[in-house]
Amino acid sequence: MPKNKTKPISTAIEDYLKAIWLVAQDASASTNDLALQLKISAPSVSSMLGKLREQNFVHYEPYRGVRLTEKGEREALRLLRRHRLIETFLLEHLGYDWGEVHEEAEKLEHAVSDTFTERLDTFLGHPSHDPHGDPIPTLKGKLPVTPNTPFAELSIGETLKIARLMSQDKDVLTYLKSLAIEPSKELQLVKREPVGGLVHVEIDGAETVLSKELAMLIRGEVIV
Amino acid sequence: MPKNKTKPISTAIEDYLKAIWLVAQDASASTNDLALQLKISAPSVSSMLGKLREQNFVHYEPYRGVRLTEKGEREALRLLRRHRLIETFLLEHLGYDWGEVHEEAEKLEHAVSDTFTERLDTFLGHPSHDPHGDPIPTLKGKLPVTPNTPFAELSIGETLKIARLMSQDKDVLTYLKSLAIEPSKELQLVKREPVGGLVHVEIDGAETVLSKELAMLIRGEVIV
DNA sequence: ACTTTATTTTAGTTATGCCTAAAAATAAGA
DNA sequence: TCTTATTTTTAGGCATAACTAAAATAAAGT
Repeated sequence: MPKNKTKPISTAIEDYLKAIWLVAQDASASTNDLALQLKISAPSVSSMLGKLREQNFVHYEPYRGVRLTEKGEREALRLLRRHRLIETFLLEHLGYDWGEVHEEAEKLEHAVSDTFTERLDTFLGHPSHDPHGDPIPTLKGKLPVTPNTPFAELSIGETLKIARLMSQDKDVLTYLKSLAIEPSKELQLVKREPVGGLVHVEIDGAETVLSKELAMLIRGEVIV
Repeated sequence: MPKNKTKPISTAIEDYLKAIWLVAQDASASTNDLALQLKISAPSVSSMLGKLREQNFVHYEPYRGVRLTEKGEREALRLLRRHRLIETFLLEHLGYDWGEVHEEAEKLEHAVSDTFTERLDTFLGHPSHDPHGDPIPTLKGKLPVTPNTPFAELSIGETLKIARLMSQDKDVLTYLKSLAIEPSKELQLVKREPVGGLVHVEIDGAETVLSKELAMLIRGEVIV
């Protein structure tokens, strides 16, 4: 009779898996990147990576970086699903604003069961994307494909149908909202300044200016 | 400059405070009672009680039992408020049944912020009691007074307006529900068997029999 | 190639919060 | 009261997951 001990997944492990996914999707992440992302010291990360490998959540050779195994990615996406459904609930039904949502979801995602998650999914009407426009992984761990062209890459005169805003910073999000820049809106590139990369844009008939950095965060689909 | 270290309240501490409150409200609880309630060994409880005393959550002299301080009770009631609001949400909006609710709420109550709790309270319409009929502590830590006479103590012919069912056991709750015994219903004591304490009751015009133990769990107000 | 710098790992601590086994205090029964 | 039984505490461990300091490895610069 083999041991076959399936250890429970701690919230620490969940956070590591999510961090690896965020930092390196399917590529490979460095110890330092993870330490930064998790706000934890590099030695702590290093030692945890050993444990994650032992439990087959990651491929990891010392000094050579980490990447998620299939098992690890499954868990990361399961957590991401919980996170984004919870965010959707907080924003749409409890009156949270951008600034408050993240921290709360970060705690709750570790506490809810699969049952809760699926009931919440039903309650919310099975959304495919959260209010940021980020895709919500399905129960089977598939990510709905999402138009992802950065606004910054358009040519003069082109228009982007906004799908998502790739930031979780409160100030960024509320600033964009104050300009009416939100998922499903259409944004046209009017002019690009020759130095500094500022872009002039038109939305809802009004014109404003965006920095290059901001323009990189706005993603969506180029339309005719 | 004094240290003045206000340590964060761990989920373990929250569970102990809740357990002490449940076991001994304002009276004093024994180490063993708590070990039973928390499903933790007595030595573990003993050592934790020392820590709780150091942080002024409890009054505790070795061998002489524990009771909550004002500070401890405030925390216990804050947790209880979260618990009961969460249960209400799960039962009324996510389609949970009696059996599933407890476990989920037990985890979530440690994860939600005060902000979440108050937004949820608003979402739910500021309920004073949860669907069990248990009173929900207010933000200020007051417990709404609740009619609390056990059905078992009525005299023949008297009727109880049910306010709460003092059990968190799935089977008990669903059994009572199958007999239409729920908060706000009226239950009349028809007859008491001379041996064994079985009671014959009438509810919604139908008659059934309840054990003495069950009759103790049904609480409410005697009406004319 | 070699030296400096940066990254990563090892070694050794710490704090929580649980456990079992054994000792001490209290409570109960003859 | 004195002995037995129960309850509670002390003693000593273990697992998780963080930390700092120092050593090892890898990367970059000249």
